[in-house]
Amino acid sequence: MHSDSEEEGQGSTSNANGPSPKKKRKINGVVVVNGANGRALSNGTSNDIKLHRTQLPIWTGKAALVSAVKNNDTVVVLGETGSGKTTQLPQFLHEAGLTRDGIIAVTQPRRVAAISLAARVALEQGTPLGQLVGYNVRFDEHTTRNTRIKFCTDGMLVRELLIDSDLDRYSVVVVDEAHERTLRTDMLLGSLKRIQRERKTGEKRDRDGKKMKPLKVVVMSATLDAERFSAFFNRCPVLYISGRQHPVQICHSKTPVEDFQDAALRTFLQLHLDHPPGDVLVFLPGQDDIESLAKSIRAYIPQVPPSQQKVLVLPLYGALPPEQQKKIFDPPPAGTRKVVLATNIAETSITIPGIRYVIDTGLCKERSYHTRHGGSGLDELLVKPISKSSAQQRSGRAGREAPGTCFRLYTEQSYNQLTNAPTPEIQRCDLNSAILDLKCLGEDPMEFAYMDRPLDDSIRGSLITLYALQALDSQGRLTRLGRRLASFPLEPALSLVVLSSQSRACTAEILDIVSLLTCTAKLFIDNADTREAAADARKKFQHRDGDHLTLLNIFRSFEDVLSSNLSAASSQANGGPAHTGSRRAAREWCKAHFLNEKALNEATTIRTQLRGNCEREKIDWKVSCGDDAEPVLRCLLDGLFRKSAIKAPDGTYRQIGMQQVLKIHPSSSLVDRKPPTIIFDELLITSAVYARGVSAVHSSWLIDTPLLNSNARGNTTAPYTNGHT
DNA sequence: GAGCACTGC
Repeated sequence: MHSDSEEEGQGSTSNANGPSPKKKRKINGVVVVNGANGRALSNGTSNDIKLHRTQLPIWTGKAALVSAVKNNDTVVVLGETGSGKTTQLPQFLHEAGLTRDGIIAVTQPRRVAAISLAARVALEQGTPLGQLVGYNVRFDEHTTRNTRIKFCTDGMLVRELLIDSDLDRYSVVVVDEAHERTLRTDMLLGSLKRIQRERKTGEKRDRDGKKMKPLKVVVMSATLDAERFSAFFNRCPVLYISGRQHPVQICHSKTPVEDFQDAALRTFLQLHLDHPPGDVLVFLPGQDDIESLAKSIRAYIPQVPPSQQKVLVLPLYGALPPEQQKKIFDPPPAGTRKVVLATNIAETSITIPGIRYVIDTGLCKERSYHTRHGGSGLDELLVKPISKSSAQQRSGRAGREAPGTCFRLYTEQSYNQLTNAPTPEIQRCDLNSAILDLKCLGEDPMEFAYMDRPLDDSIRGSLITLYALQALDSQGRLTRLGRRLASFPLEPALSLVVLSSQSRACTAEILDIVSLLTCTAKLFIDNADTREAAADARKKFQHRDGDHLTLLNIFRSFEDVLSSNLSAASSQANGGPAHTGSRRAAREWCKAHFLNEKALNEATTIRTQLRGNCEREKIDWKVSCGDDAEPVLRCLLDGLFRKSAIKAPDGTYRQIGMQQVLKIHPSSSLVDRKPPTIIFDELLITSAVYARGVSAVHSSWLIDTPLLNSNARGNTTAPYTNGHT
């Protein structure tokens, strides 16, 4: 997959969106660098590389950038797409001597970006990857003692904070793509502010009792919110770097659009018939919309003149199997126009070559989190208007290779009414992990320096949940258990499931299940055509106690296929490496059962990591309960008791501790059986309130959970809810 | 009776 590094620019569109370049020049009046469209990235000799570097728009601003960083604690760099900010700034700072007493960390929201940027910068420095320039992402680290420029995911630096709360080893932290405002970015920004203060005032000393070197922070953003970052960091200077983006002509619709599907179809057909060659990217909110628009385009194409019937329609969304995702990178056959129908995935994560036209519905699906009194909340997936910065991001996708056009299926007036930036993730998600991390950092979650503060109810809900999990005591202080929970790369409830598997002697089973539960790739490959066949093929894995044990069956079967074919393959006389036969067999097996091999491989990697965590916590991960389901279900309940429900006479369920009415999601194996008592992984509001990832538990087990067996635990009015530690 | 996108010692 193509990874993005400098992608998040708003682009120098020719429309009137955003501040004009002239206005930008005035931002705190620091530095302006003008870029021109130039050569493509070179990968060749060191001379080529040098030439490439010096032709980047950022190059002429080198001295100004370096002196701004030297003379200020914090600098905000507003850099457009293609300015070279992410690759060049760390090198400038290194070459200017800022790595003499510490490492430069450059954080990214995505791992692929961190890895590919490190590779690029290592190449430019002429050093092997992992030496002077390295990276650190989950499951993969390439650094040595000599590493001076380290690319990492923002999540990884947060984990490092938990070990070294002053980031002692670092002289500079560059927070890249800060405008994306991931949960981890916001955790970092608040923590960096604290560290800067502590290091500067000398209220914290290093190991030798000496005053620590100040920490430089560079916040890099691509959009309109630079001023807000500046305000957050005591009105620090903002530097602007122009990009290397082709102009994009913006066309707004003249009247409000009633049916975006219909409008997208009409716009595409008109564009296709009237406009010169060039591929088209259509942004739609979700998979359903994509599939239905694909259908209508294919249905309409036979009605256009025969000479213009060559159209290749390609869907693109996260749940799409990888081999189908890859199709978008192939150039279309000669004379064929490619039209990619994509979700938000094409806004940041994947760059599609050849795009000259963008059609933007102005909509996206956004996950939001509703905290319920008592703590455990619900997720909601809603179609919402995008923000101005998303709109600019989307239109910029048309101008990456040549001048382009963007058709917005909303009026200019609607555009003007959009919010500047999307709601930061910290205001849209469950905060249990984040609040536990803050507690480990010694922060008071009610007083933390949030750039955008979550709702107090959301913070309190997490405090209540952490208290029920016994991660906090009745005074809201971090317990020893709490610190252990935070040491796992899991949400606290699942960490507790793992810890409790020790006393219930089923750690092997629990690690299998938790690994599959938390892997990011989708396990089940489904689409409308294969749905029935898929359900049929997977029936044999179904466990009567529900989805968690079904996952265990799948993981075990997958491993049986791998190991049984391993011996067959290694006995072959002339075969390749012994594992290729079993890999091939596993691939076939996955295909036959409509399972995603990538998810199972990812789960295997996660399980290896969790086994390491267990070893550090002195938990024997080999202990197994065999085929006995009871200990496994009881462990799950130990952590998920806040997500349990009891069946009402009408067949719906009531969540325990809250009055929430819910149904079992149709994808669950228990949707028809409807056991009296269930636990579940998540609550999602779509067309109804659905519990997903459901297992049956025995009603009598509930008595042993903190929810019911104590007045204090799980009580929504626990004493710490005023937020003081 | 149904699935936006990322990510972690």
